Parts: sequence; structure tokens; C-alpha cells
Amino acid sequence: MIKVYNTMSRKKEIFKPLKKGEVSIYCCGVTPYNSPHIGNARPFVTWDVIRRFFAKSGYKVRYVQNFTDVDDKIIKAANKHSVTWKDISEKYIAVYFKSMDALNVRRADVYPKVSETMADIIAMIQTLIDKGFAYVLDNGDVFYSVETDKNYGKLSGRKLEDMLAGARVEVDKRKKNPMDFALWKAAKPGEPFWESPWGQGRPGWHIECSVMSLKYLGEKFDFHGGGSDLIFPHHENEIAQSQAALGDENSFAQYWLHNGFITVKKPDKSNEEEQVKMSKSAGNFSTVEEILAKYPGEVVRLFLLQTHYRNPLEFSEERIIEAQEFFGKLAKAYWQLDELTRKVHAGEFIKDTSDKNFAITVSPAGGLAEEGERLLSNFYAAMSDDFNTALAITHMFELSKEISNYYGEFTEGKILPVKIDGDIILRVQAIYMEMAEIIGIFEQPVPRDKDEEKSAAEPELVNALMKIILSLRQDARAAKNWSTADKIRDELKAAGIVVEDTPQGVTWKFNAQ
RNA sequence: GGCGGCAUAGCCAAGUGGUAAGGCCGAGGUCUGCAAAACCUCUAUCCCCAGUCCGAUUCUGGGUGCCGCCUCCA
Repeated sequence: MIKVYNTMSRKKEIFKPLKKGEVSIYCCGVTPYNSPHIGNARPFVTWDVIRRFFAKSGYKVRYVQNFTDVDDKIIKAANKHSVTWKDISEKYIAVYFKSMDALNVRRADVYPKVSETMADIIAMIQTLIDKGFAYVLDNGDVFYSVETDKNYGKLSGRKLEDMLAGARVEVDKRKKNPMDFALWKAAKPGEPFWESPWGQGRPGWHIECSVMSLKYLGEKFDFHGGGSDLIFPHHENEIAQSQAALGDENSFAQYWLHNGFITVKKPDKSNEEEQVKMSKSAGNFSTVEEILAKYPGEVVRLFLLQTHYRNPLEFSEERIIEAQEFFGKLAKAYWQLDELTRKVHAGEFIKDTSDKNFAITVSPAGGLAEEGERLLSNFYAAMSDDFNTALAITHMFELSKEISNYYGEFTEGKILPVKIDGDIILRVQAIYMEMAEIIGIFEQPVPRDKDEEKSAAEPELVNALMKIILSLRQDARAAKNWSTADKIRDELKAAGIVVEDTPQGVTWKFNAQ
């Protein structure tokens, strides 16, 4: 049973797919006029996890995400740089994909574009006019008439009267009602345009998502999502025009999911508690590209998923560094498991417990197996409860600790490599990777610490020199010449090399900085 | 002004009608020549006031604070 918080009802509801075993999702994509910032990335990472979860739970998923490639901001950017709107949109669609790829966001099944859906958009507007929900002005503008819609405001919980009272917009006098919104905008001189029954122009905002979602998912589909700033007016208007055109107030999306914002500390405020939404218009954003220049994509992804998608999330380097440390621990267990499974495959776990001289009656890894199954079950339970990735991730973290504990005991020789342990290790690895797949990590080269990493990154010479240096230090230690030993360690540290004396011997690594 | 959301330890963050996961930081311990790493242990009257209830952090009402939407916006 999967529960989801539906913005329409303001409640968590039990998810019932329209078609058994299938899920259809439409997520509002970007208007490609500049680079996506970390806040823009949140819904896409969120939906990426949701679809992975559904797919892993046995659903057939169809995921559609649009590009609004015909838009005022794109036209503005094009004019500014003396290029075409298409140059701008293509450039930033490429940037979008590059950033999302780095975050392991899987591609949608379809990426419809406004420019490629023009005929359908015009047809839907015509339907709305024919049915009396929209009207055409002399200059060729077409507006949707909110007063024809008794349900207008049902998603955002607003009444027309209330909105009028507080409207700060400059009201276009030609509108029948100030809240009426444009379905089609007549082209002004120098603007790109498409031919329509109402003259040359281009679609208004909202209409493209109605058309594209209905075209690729049908008159009813399961999920529609995006950031919470889209609730009003964007999604409200999508609902109005779609249901008016279809003549069915139960059509269109069945569940509306909205993610919270990425926030940043408010500048020039003494109170540090105060947060403000990250947005392009406010100019207080960090682009995904900038962040990826400093931190791996999977770390950024983990950072985004460590807070429930509906809650606000403060962007700060401190938090990302914390996520990086956390990721490092998950990665450590990944490699420990890797080593153990290689031993299993190499036939090291073959000791037969039926040997009468063998006292063990219970597999040493039995506890690990039990924990693994329990945590996997908890993991799914967390994801089933409105996609609680924050909780799910802690279950994976707990499993990583269990793995590390087992690995530690194994390397200390406390565990005999019996055959059933081998089977358990393979199962635990499968569980661990299943969790990783849903979260969407370990799809890029998993960082290793210590030996492997440094030997891969540094020339043999460094290893050879370190061997000599550490050997000299061991001589000093053996002679209880602590000051020399510590001096070597301190100076190496200053040079960026950390030496650790562990019970298993001396190790060294490059400082993470 | 209207509408919506949030308020949990120094910080981040889950969650439940029966006195609260996890992470970071901090403290103590094991280990160690020391340090690091690792592991163990410890750290919360759940914003305030009423109400419902045997019992509320969890439900209801009111308040306070913060955020967002009502204009482009993930």
C-alpha cells in the first residue's frame, strides 16, 4: 500500500492507480532560458526516485516531462544575444540534460516541446472557445474565462472574490475578469509566431502543459507534480482548462504532488533563522553546474533526498559536506561488500558446517541476513509512506553499519568462511544494491578510500617513497623515539598526507581536502 | 487582505494517541606510546494557551513566529 500526499485534498491518500500495475506521471519541466539551479533540480530528483521506486515495486511507469521552449523569457534572452529563440532553448536544454545526468536523473519516456505540439495546442484552445470557456479579443489574444468555471480555485483553495481583493497585478482592462489568463498571445512585431485561427501568435503559459500531458498520458493520468510555486496559478489553470475542454471534472491528473523549496539564508538580516526561497528572479541561486564543480553528483543527490520532498531544504555547503561524509560511509560498505563477494565467488566461503568437528550451529552471518531483510522491508515501508526518502536512507545507512561490523569481524579472523555465509553475503549485497538503485546512487564510480584510491591516482614513485618514509618511522617507533616518529607524522600531515597507526598496521592517505 | 505550509536537542532531520529514529557536533569510554580511525555509551519537559481523551508532541480550536502563493518562478 502506497500513500501519497495529495495537494488537492490536503491529505495523505492511498494510491490507487488508474490502471492496475501501471503509473503515469507528468512532471512540469523547465523553461530553458538559463541554467537550472539547485532548486529547479529538486522536483526532478524527487520524481526520479519516485519512478524508480514504482518501477522496482513492479509497476510499469510512463513518465512525461515537458520543455516549455516557447516563452517570453526565452524570446527576451534571444533578443539580448541576437540569436533565435531556438538557439537559446536548445542550448539550455543541453545544459539541463548535462546537469540531470550528473545527478543520475533517468531520462523521461517523452520530452514534448511546445514548439512541436503547436497544432494540438491550437486545437485545444479552439475547443475551449467553441464550448464558451474562452473568448477572443480584436487583436488576436485569447483568454480563458474563469467565471465560466464554478470549480475554479479548487486546487489552491482560493475563491475568485478573495483573489480580487488582494490582486496587485496591473489589470488588463480588456479581460472580462482580472483573473482570466491568456491561452494565446498575439505576436508583437519582431516576435516569433505561429499561424492560428486568431492570427499570428504563440501559446500562453499554462495551456502547453495541459495539452502535452493529455496528449501523452491520456484524459486521465495518475500523477502531476512540480514545485509548490506551481500550485497557483499554473496547475490551477491547467486543471480549469483541461477539465473544461474535456467536459469532465474528474479527468486530468488524479494526484497532485508538490515539493517544497530550496531556501537560502536571508541576506542583510541579523536573524539567522530566517530563510528565503531560492529563485532566479531574486538572483540568490547556485546553479547545478556550479555545485557539481565542487561536489560529486551523487553527493548532491543524497543531500537533496535527506530531507522529505515536501519540506523546505536549506542550501548550504555545510549540509553538502555532511552529505559527502555520509555518502563516504555508504561507499565504504559498498567496497567491503565488494571484497566479500569477490571472496565468495573465488570459493573462499566453502567450509562445510556439517563437518562433525565443526561446532557452529548457527551461521555467523545469520544476524546480518536477518537485519538485511528487516531493513529492506523498512526501506520499502518508508518509501511507501509518501516517498519518505529521508527515512529510507537511514535504513540503508543502518545496513551499511551492519555490513561494516561483519566485515570488521571477518578481517579480524573472528568469522569462519562457511558456505551459508557466502549465500548470505550475496543476498545482502543484492539488498544493499536494491536500496542504492532506488535512491539512485552507486551508478557512478564509487569512491574508495585509502589504498586503492591513492595508488590509482598517484605514481608508483610516491608509494615507494612513502614505504621508505614509513619504514624509517617504524624504526623510530620501535626505538621508542616518539619525537622523531611524531615529527614525521606531523610534517606529512602538513604536506597533506595522513598517517594512521591502526591495530592492523600503519596506513596512509591523502587528506580529503 | 485572502489562501496554503511549517514549528521536534547546539545544528540537520524522521516519527507516533501511551513520555521521541538517524546523522553532525559535544562529553565519557575501549583501543593506542601519543594522535587518528574504528567501535561502545551519554545528551530533548517535541513553540505557547485552551479543549477532547484514561492518556497528546501526535487530534480540535485559538495564539505567536517563520516560509510560500495571490506577478515570472521548481
